[in-house]
Amino acid sequence: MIEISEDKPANFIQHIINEDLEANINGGRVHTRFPPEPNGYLHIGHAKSICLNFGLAKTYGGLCNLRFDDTNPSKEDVEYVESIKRDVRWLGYDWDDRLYYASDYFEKMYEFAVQLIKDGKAYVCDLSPGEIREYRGTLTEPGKESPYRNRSVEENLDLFQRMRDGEFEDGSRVLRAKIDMASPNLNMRDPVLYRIQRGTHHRTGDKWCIYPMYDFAHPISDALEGITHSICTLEFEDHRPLYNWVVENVKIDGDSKPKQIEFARLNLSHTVMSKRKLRQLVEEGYVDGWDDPRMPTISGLRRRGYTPEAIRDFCDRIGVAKSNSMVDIAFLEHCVREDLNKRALRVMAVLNPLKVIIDNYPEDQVEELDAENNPEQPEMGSRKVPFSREIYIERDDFREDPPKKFFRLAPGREVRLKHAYVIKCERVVKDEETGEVIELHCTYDPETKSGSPTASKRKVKGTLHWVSAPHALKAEVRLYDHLFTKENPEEEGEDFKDNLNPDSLEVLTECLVEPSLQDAKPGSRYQFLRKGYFTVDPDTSPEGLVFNRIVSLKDTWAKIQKAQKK
RNA sequence: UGGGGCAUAGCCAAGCGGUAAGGCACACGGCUUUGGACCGUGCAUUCGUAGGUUCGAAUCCUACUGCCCCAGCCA
Repeated sequence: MIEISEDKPANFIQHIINEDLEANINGGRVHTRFPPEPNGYLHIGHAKSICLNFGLAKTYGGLCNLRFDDTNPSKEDVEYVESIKRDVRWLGYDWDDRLYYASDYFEKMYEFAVQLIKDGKAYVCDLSPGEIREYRGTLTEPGKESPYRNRSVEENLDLFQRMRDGEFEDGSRVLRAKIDMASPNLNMRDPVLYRIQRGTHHRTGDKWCIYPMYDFAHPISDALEGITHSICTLEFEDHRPLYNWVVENVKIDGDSKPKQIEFARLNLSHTVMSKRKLRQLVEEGYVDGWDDPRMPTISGLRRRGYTPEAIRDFCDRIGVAKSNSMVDIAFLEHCVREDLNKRALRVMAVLNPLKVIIDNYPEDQVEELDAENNPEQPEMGSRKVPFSREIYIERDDFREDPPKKFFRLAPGREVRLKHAYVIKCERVVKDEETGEVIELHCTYDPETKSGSPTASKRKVKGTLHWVSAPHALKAEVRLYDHLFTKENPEEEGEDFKDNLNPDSLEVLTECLVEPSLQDAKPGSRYQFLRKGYFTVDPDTSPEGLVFNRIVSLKDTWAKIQKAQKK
């Protein structure tokens, strides 16, 4: 019995494991597995399963295997197995030497099938796919037995061997379990165990032309690996009797009796999670690839700048239960903010620059000002930031006609420049034709220098970030927003693509960042003061820095503005 | 209409017969050289509905309602 911790109550799976341990089932072992099919990229929903399976193994001192469920060569590819391994590792999990493939067990599975035939529990069926469907019956009516159901063991053995030998065409015959055509559970109406399907498998090549179905391969793989708790999602609940039937009827060496437990998969608001839909977004060009920073894929989140720690924390905090639910994406965002707040270096970057000339600041003077790297973590030290007569501030931080509660710069108003001085806006220069504000002329008060004893002689309500004009570095900044405008884009009766957010990506090419970012490395993360958390995109080159916005900072002013509009 | 599940706040989610944890969101206040962070306060007289059992019910019983999944030779 394990109590995880005082402040984190056990979930229902842990309760089950606790009971099993108490009853000494499987000799007190806990052994789980993460069993992806290599037919797509992993997404945040898989992360929930990965954290659950590897996490359970860790808290109970057990093991978790990585196993590729590769029983359908027509859909699977090595590209996916490589990406999956990379993603699991990146999330922080290690399968040691326990990397398995269902295809490793094909020979054994074949033997188990032969044994089932010998026991009179499986038969070769010649019905066409359409006929099998007809014979299966419906939700409310029982099925009919196949005319091939009572073939002799010898005939079945011969036919199954010849299926393997490639004597029959794809789809012409299958091996079926002999269970109960009248079962109210459709999965038990003589389910297909093997089908003939020619196609080159990414691992076994052309060795096989028959492949086991999930329902046959999965329990066998679990039993072979000594899995104790086989955790899957809710839609497999109806398959559990069949899972148990296979475990009971296939005589596998070893004492492991795996138990299937189902939990609710993760749904996240403002995005889609099905492989089919994600693939569609990629293939039809709605996004830039599987690792587009707007995608809920692990590779997308990684490129977006999410940390594995934040994702693990998220998975840990959403809980595990059996009710279908939709987690607000704001919660995921909260988790990264919380993580990055502790560790991200603070720097200044101006996304939409507006020039400010400080008229009373000496023409050629440059000061190297002290700037803390992270007020939360003083041990992260400080850096120097150049200050000069011409600087840039955020265009949004100036309003010629400031609304109520606007604490920033406006004609005649004073604000503090972070790490520097208090300045006052004296004059606004506008383009004569368009009326657009081109530059601001300000004065500064030398006594208000940050850190000096007289720094706070003036009380100002606003503090702005800025960059020194002659020192700033140009950068491209990509602002990402939710991929979909609707909380649930897959709502019934509509095309999910109609709910795509047209503003999910905004590219700013005229941004200016402080010079300390000169050698920023791809993958490193920063807080752009007052703006949000950003990461250096791999598109960064000697020609220019490229940043992705991971998530914005919480913005009280935006909230006030929204309220004022109403 | 068969079978399998699930219903606790706007969103997650504890609770397992002794009188509704926690987080997110939201609101208000404090602090602040980030309108960030942080700190404090508020936020379910009630657990899908209706009955019943009990001194006592979100927890047990009965009936009902709503939602999800299942008729691939996909996983």
